[in-house]
Amino acid sequence: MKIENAIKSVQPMEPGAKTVINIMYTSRIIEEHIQALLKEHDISMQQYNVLRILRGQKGNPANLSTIQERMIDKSSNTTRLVDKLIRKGWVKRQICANNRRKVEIFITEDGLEFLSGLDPLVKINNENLVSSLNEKELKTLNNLLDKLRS
Amino acid sequence: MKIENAIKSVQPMEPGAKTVINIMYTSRIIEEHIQALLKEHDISMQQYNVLRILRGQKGNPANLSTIQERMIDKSSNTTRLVDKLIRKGWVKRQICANNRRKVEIFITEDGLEFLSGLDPLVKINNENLVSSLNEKELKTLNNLLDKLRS
DNA sequence: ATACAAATATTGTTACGACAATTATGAAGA
DNA sequence: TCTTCATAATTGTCGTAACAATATTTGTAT
Repeated sequence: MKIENAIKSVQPMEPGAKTVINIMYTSRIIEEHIQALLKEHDISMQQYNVLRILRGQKGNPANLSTIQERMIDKSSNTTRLVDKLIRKGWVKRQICANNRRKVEIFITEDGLEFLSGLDPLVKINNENLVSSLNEKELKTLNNLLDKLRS
Repeated sequence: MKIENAIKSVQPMEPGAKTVINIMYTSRIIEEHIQALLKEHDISMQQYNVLRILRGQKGNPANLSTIQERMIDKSSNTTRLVDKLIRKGWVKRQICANNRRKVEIFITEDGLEFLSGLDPLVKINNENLVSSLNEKELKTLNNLLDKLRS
């Protein structure tokens, strides 16, 4: 459905406004689906994102600022986000030996297992979300978004 | 910048995951800019969105469910959102005469004036946000997003 | 060495979002 | 008419986001 109809806009929109709204609107739709999936497993998108970042570290620890840098949705409350993951037993935290201002955050075995369980579900979910576009269209879309941000 | 670099992903991503993340990430960037602009004028994106919807009614009132339907970011707290706009004097609320379960919400003169003042700033902001794409690319991007949602 | 500034994380506070429970009204059927 | 169900909005509660203020540690210049 065209974005004008989706949000029931009365007059036609200018290209800039239209694109900006279209991206935000489409993002919401996608997020709703992802959140619904993650919620079944009692984890928020933010927490999931942090776990994925930690797994990407491949055994190396990450400190808070690294996590924030890489998060899709930068949260100023990363400390408390990590607190919640610790309570769930999915990550560990320790003070960095070299620089005691920093903390080192690791994903635990339990955390890795939890992610592995989720992987196929997330994969299918993503594929469903983009299933109306073919490979070439996906590539074009990604290129355009990359270019827009540049 | 390619999305993999933007979020510093280690391994290459599958097309579905990549697109989904790219949309969410780009949306965040856009939202940060818009929020920053709106914040200078002491209004949130949500409140701004409601005001725009009410202006689009061209004098006709909207009830709560209509507003929710049209919002980009559906909020269950539309009542309290409207409360805040009333406190600022930008909207009025009255009980619908025909169906007293419903409320009718109008934008006030002050609200319209406030929006008019913001219009050129928002326009420039939107144009800046998409300035790295030309008209044809914008059209393609919009079409692809529309198709993705279908 | 000391003082001051920068980096890093944590904590406190306030407002907002998600969601469930509740209220009020209207519609429909026995 | 009375009961019951559906619709529309509001309210309550809890967790989270935004933002500022506060440690704590490290780096740097005098």
